[in-house]
Amino acid sequence: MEISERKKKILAAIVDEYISTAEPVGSKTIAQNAGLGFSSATIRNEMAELTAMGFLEQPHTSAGRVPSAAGYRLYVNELMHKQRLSLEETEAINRSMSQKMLELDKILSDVGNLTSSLTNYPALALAAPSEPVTIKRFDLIYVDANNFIIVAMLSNNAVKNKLVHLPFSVEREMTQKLATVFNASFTSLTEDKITEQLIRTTERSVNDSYSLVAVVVGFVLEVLTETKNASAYVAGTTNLLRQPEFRDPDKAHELMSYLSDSSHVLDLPGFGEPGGDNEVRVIIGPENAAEELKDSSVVMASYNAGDGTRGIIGVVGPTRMDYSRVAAKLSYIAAGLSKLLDCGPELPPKLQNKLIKGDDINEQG
Amino acid sequence: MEISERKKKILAAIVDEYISTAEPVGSKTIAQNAGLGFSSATIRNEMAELTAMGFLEQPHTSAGRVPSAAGYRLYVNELMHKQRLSLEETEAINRSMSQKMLELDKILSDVGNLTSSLTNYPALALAAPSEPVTIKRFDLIYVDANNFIIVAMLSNNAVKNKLVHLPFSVEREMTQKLATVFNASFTSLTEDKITEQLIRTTERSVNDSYSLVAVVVGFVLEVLTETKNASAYVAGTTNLLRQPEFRDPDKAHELMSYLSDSSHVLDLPGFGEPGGDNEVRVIIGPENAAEELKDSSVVMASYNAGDGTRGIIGVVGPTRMDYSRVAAKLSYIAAGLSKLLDCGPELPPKLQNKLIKGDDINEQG
DNA sequence: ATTTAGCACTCAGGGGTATCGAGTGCTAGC
DNA sequence: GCTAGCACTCGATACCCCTGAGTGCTAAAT
Repeated sequence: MEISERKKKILAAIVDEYISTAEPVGSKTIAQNAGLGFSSATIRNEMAELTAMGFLEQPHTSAGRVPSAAGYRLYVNELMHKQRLSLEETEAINRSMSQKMLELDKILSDVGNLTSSLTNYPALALAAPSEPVTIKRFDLIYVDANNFIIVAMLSNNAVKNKLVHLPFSVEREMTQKLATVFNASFTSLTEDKITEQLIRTTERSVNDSYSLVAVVVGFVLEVLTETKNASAYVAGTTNLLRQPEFRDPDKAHELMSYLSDSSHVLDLPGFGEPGGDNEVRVIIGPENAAEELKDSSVVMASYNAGDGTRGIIGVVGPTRMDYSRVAAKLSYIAAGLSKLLDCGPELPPKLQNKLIKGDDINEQG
Repeated sequence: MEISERKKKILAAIVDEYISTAEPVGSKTIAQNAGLGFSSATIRNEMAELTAMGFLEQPHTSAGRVPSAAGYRLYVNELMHKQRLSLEETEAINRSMSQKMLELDKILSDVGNLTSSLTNYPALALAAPSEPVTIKRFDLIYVDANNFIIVAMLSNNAVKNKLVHLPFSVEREMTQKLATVFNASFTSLTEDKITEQLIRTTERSVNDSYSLVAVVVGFVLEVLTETKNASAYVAGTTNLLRQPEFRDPDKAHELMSYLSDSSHVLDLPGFGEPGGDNEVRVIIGPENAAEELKDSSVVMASYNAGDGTRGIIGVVGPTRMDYSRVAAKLSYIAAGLSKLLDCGPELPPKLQNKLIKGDDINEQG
């Protein structure tokens, strides 16, 4: 059966109402509040049909209706009216994003916190390199005879470091030599390019009697594998406890501990798919692959850093989520993030603010 | 009134029972299970007196007894039988601690996670320098004409870095010169020693037309102030939801969001006090200064890194906490951490394991 | 052909009441 | 000084009834 315009209006009204009250919605409420000009009986008939079509569900016979996953889907795809952010909101976001930090990890964790506090839902912030990460620049910092620090800057602007302790002493010259050699031979290499032979050659070239090369190579491999599979941050999981659907501590605990292992977040479907910038994707309840998310929805927006890294920011919440509000915010934040990461390093901080304010990014697709 | 030996035994039995069941304890249960050889009536009389003395409380007339804060206090101070860790437990801890990482931040966050997963309570890991932190060693890493990384190793073995972007280009020589100058003039300085005059002198000495010195000094100040007030990690807050006393989502939310701001953790009383190593301190319910912790207990153990940094690891839980189990684990972990941090850099990783296994650290004071 | 008014029906939630039983305090006897 | 016994208390549980929001259906009205 084709869904009539009137049914759509009614469905939209029901979803809106349910999103704000968390209580099953009755025909009378819609007749009175939605201003559609029909009596409750008419609404009732339509609701009965919407239920038969699978867009609504009835918790029990004498209760109001609740949107089904299909109902939310239709709502998200067609019915929901795109929301604009208020000036205060965009300014708050701009303010938080006009930070001067450029390191990927710090940006991600900050944006995660920002997103979570703006939406009052747990937030995700992911970054995945579209092509394998390499090391852009090395340095070994001599601390004292027994200690040095390895620092690596990666192609995606992440900076990693490791303090190394040696049970024997080395000289400053040795660390400098190592740094030079590694900068010459190990930059711009993907993990699989680091062969046994390369390591041997390097060892010979620095006359490495203490297997220092092995230590540094170990660090390189660790960094490259760790970042190959993208990095993920989760923030604000406690927000879940504010949602009526998570008043059951067992449910809350299940989802919260699932989220607190940020590696789970990388399993999200569609993560890694191309998808246009600033496009907002919504995964509703049972559409989620993970069992733990079957009763939750995930809203995600992609951002794109100029260097090929692309990523996702998103929020997790009950299926009864304020999709339009969340989508608007995510879209705006993702757009800001794209600009920040994309032209960031080419712009002095003062200009960034202006760019982010571009008006077009208030809408989302 | 002086508390008799028998009363102490009964109180201990009640606390033990209540810790494991979370239900008010009745006289019959104690008479049957505790094996004291008295009838329930006798226990009952003693319980009535213990209640009058303030060590027990009665939720309502016809319920069993629950330990009061004073009851727990007595239990913790005198009655609780020190627990030994099983071989499996000590080995599990040793395994997790025999990591090769030496950076303070990473160690702290790892130990926080370890503690939380071993105790099933939220865990805290703090480090506070007993004397102001200084920078031990600088480096500026030239990335390209517009970007360089500042790396600083601190006196407490933390490593901090920052990626700096410049709206103009600098030459490699300049970054090297800066690094040399900063290593010469800014190492081992506490924050208050960084005077306007020192900055001016430095600027003149490198012929700084781009205020690069200001950028680096900014970083230095940021790092020194940030670490001056110690660093804190909180892990495993979701564990709270498993405790029956936090089945009320509002309570859980209150405490969890309090804990998730790790700066709160620094307000803990006694943090910063000297206190012997491996000494386990317990703060029970209302003894806590923070309103949010009035119904919770905190168990803390201090560790001591040789370099003057001292810190605390601890757990937060309901006053009905398994104090002896938690104290034993914390004590063991803190002792391990002391050794790891204290002699860590002077020992090759292989030896660390042995040291940590020292038998005496199974006990705590 | 739609829409609406009316009506009988359903059922979760709330309030009241009876019952149960764990636990108590007290007393009398060992 | 300990314990057996007993009357008493009172939260928790179960049950029941009632209320009211909401439904589906039918018949009248537009």
